[in-house]
Amino acid sequence: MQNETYDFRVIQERWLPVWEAKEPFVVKPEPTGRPTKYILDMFPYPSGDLHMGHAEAFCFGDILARYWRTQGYDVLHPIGWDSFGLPAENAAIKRGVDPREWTYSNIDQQKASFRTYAPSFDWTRVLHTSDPEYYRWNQWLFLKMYERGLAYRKDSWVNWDPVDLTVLANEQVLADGTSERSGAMVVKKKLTQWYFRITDYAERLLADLDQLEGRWPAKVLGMQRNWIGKSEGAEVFFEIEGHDEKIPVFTTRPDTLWGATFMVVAPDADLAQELVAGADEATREAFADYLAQSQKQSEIERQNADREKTGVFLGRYATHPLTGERIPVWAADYVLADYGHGAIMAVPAHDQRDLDFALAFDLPIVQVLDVRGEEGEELPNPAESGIALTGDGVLVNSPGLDGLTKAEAVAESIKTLEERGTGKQAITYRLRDWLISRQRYWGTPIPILHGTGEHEGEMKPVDQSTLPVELPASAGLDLKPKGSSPLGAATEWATVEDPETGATWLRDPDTMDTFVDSSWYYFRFLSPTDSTQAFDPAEAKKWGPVDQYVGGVEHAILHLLYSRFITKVLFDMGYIDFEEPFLDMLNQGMVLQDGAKMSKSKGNLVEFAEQLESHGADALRVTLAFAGPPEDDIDWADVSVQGSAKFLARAWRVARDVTSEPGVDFTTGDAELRKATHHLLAEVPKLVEDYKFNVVVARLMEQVNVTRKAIDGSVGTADPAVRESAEAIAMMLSLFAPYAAEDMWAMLGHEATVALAQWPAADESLLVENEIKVAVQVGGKVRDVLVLPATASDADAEAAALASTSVQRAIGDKEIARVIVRLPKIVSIATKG
RNA sequence: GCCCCCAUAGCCCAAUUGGCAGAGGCGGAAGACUUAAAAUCUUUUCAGUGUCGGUUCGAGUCCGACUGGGGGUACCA
Repeated sequence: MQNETYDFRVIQERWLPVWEAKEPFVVKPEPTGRPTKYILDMFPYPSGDLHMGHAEAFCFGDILARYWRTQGYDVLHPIGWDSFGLPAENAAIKRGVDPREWTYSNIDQQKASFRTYAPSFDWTRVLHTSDPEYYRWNQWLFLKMYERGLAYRKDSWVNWDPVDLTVLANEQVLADGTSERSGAMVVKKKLTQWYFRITDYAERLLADLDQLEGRWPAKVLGMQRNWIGKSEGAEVFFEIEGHDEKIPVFTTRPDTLWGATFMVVAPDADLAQELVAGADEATREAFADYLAQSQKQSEIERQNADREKTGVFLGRYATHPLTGERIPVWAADYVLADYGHGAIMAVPAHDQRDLDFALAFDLPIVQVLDVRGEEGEELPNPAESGIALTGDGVLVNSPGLDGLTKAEAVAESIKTLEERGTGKQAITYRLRDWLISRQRYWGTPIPILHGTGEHEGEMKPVDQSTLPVELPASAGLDLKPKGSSPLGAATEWATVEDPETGATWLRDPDTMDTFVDSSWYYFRFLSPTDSTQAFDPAEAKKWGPVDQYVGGVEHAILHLLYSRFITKVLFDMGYIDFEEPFLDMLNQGMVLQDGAKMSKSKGNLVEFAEQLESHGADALRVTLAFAGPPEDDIDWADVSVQGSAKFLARAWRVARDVTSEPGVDFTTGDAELRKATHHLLAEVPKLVEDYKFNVVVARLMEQVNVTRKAIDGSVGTADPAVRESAEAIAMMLSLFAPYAAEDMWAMLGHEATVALAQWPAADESLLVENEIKVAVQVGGKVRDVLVLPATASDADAEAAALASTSVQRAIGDKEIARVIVRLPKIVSIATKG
């Protein structure tokens, strides 16, 4: 075993079989009495081999998992695959193979890479979301949601890819309005789809973010809050001439109610159709044209805020609830059908969009707020300037509100509306319900049956006891997107006969969004082979929630929001006793090349497999950990894997050179080196818990350097302090470089595995300094550094400072105003004049 | 447009949370070893913290304004 030089290949081959035989990271079901930590990395999607992004995220997750083991915790650190989804299906279409084949062969490749990379996973808990044993519980979850009214079907406008002929999720539509896959301009199409009622949970999803403050990245919390988009204001009811029902609109500015001069309805809202129905033919035609035209509009055109306002008059008038005036009702696509009530009251004087519209169509503009400029000067009339007065001010032209400030008027206005029964206080969220159905093959079948014949139009859930509804084989199915799910064509699969009535029912042909799969997988890891339930609530009580989640910020909104939602639903159902799934979260940065994102087309790919092969797992992991703060992007041009390998070799040689025996009494060792070791033992836990992995590596380098110096200097290889340091280095290094650390541990005469070694407590007596170095400042500049006994009092320090000749020189003939003593750091002398 | 983050040496990054700006690495230079090179080892080099102002005995750190860079989001009423 005693090699003379460090060779990562030899070491990897030596230890991998040992670990695989011992399975040190398998969590046993028996209680141990130790505290628990659930450390989770976002599970990978199996598209090809692992890449550098995986290497980074799993490196950080593994540092934390290994760290908590050294601290005496039982650590659950599982791995699985998010293995349903479009890429498998696209590959299947392109190459004519089964999506299963593509998926599971990629998983095997990733498993093999992980094996060498050696994260400390519990490999007995592996799950794949595309296994029937997993998605069976997706279906269970769906049915539970359905029972509670949280899963429902509705007609609505969805994103439609006119090339691939499929519905797209919002996240599959790029910012420029094109499909991320086909590149085609996405259009809107009205379809019946399944939704999860996440909007019911909007307030809780927002409020509970406060609990995560300081534990999740502020950026993610901000993005979540933004996405939920709570707005407070009022609902105002408008009567429409010749229309029975009052029309509610939402506004955040009830203070400007007296300035409302027209109404606007979203052209694609049902309300617009209803209102125009009774109008004359010319109006109906104009509206139909307008609707068709705005439907054709691509997202990019529609989202361009600078574009000219367009719209058509609906031939109707509403009655202003306060003034009683007739105000015209228009349809315009700057109003969104699915926000608020799909209709607004327009206050052109105080809203830029309304003003633009009013100016375009020559509608009245009434100013109701006296808004002043920064200097208190009068601002130009919006009708002339074209600039709406959106700031704060004093109400005018508003009987009952005149003279009030904006905030006062908001409250007063709501009160008035409520008294008159023409409105009320209201809250609206930007968050929409979650569209979960997909017209695709490679996903979880939706466990619903649709009636035929006399049951036409009826739906019934699949009996829980018959789950899973397994996906039929893909052979014989045309997986190409056609606009309807390929499963509908699997006639034999889709047709179900009711054993009692003999009636024919058809399976819902859609599959679930893969975000459903990933919204609860962390629960399945708790009891992954349980065939009686989705997860064991007792295990959830023991391990949950996830203590540490690690993954990319690209999931800051959707995956995390959906997971938080499902967790709250499971809480409401009584399966778990917590409402937030992930207590702490770390988002790793990206791995870049020369400041740019790596991509095949740019040809600047740093391949994980290549790096692993040429430098080994340890050097790669140390490089990623050392490159900088984990949240920051890493530019591969700035790092040196060779440098990391050099450090590992240096550390390894320290252990090799130790000549004392295991178990030697450390207290007789060199005091200087021992101090360094114990300072390190005391400092590193804080650093790891603060995610300062780069600093920990730097400290380890420093410790290796001082130990090397001690060995080569007067201390020598046999000094117990050298062994103590080498053992500490091996133990701490095991978080970053498990192979090298294990080899060091073995050279130091210990049994495998160092991963289960416990963190030695730092000896407090070695941490106290008996001398302190106190800087003396005069007028903010350091003039002397005093060496004082640690027991020195403030008065001693002040006296010593004033006695210093260089301090006296600095003071000169100036008068001393104040002397501030902050031991053990500094004495600060403030002078006058 | 709105919201958030960042700015320290040629480069990547530290700085006990308001107390002497430097821990570590990369790169550069010199030297040792070598026939030579690589590898290895030793020594060494380098900024006053983006700009302006404020608070303070004292500011990289706190506050304000600005500049530059990055990210998120946007007819959301």
